[in-house]
Amino acid sequence: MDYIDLRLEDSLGHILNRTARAMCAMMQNSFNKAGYDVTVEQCALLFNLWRQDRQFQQQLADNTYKDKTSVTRIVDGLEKRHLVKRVLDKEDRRQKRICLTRKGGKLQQELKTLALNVQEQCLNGIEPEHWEKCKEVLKKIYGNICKR
Amino acid sequence: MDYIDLRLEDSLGHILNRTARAMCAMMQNSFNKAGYDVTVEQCALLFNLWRQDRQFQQQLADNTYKDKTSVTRIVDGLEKRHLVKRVLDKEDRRQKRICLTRKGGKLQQELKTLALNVQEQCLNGIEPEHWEKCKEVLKKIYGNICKR
DNA sequence: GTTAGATAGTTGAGGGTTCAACTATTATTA
DNA sequence: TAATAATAGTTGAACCCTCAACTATCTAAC
Repeated sequence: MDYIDLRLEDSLGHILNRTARAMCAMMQNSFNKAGYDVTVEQCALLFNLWRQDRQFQQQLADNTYKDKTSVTRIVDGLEKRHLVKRVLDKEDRRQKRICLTRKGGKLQQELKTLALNVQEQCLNGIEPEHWEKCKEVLKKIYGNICKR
Repeated sequence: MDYIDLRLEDSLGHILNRTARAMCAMMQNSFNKAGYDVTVEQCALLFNLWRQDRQFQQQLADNTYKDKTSVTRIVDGLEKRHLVKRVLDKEDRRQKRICLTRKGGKLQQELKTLALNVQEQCLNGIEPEHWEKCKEVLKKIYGNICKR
């Protein structure tokens, strides 16, 4: 049997990784240049909290498609920067609510603007319907992976 | 100004990340289940070495779109597993060649088969031309990010 | 030739990810 | 009610990523 010559350049895994990493770096760069001391993943959690404050960690994990361990550590980072506070739930003392601080709330407008801006730069010159199609394919791939 | 309601689910960054991570996990799982003690990133380097053995680290970094620091550490892992050996270049003693060991060479067929298999499962039910279009969009995005 | 600048690779720090093991706490059920 | 099982969150280990600082070596230019 001939070895399959999977060209790295064209392989699904490599393209996904490379693009995801590049975009993440660009976003981080945009935050840094604007003087915000927030990582991209911390920002992803913030986005969820801006939509709905005081979520439980597990809820946040589900909403961001992250492992609860990752959420623990990202919340550690957010707390260190005083953007968020953990509050023990009275009803069920296993759970902790993640609550935005004043400082965490104030970032909303700026970071959303920066994030949208980066996304637009990334999609520059791409027909909206092409991006829609691409998105469909990516969601289908995700579905293929997770439903088995 | 209204806050833009960037839906996380539909945002470029989130979709890319989520899909990339899911595929990576599936690949890792496939390796583990088949009994191979190799990480996905180590495998990416091996793919390059199978194509051309004895590359310099910097060359490997360029070919895999990785930082040289990452390559240093991935090679550490490969060396620990005796899949690869660092060899100092006689001509230019700053450079090190990464050389496949017998053991590293032997993985080629199996890992390529497993990797291709995972890719096929991911793309299951997707028209080849749709995946081609998607790939084009992703490459365009990458171009948008890196050429500025 | 000697000094100044580039280049290859390493190291440490700060994040992020996953897994497995652990603590608390709550729910179930025998 | 007492024992068992499930759930929320944390921790440690092993990996990957990036940045900045460092060593060693090579190149160029004065």
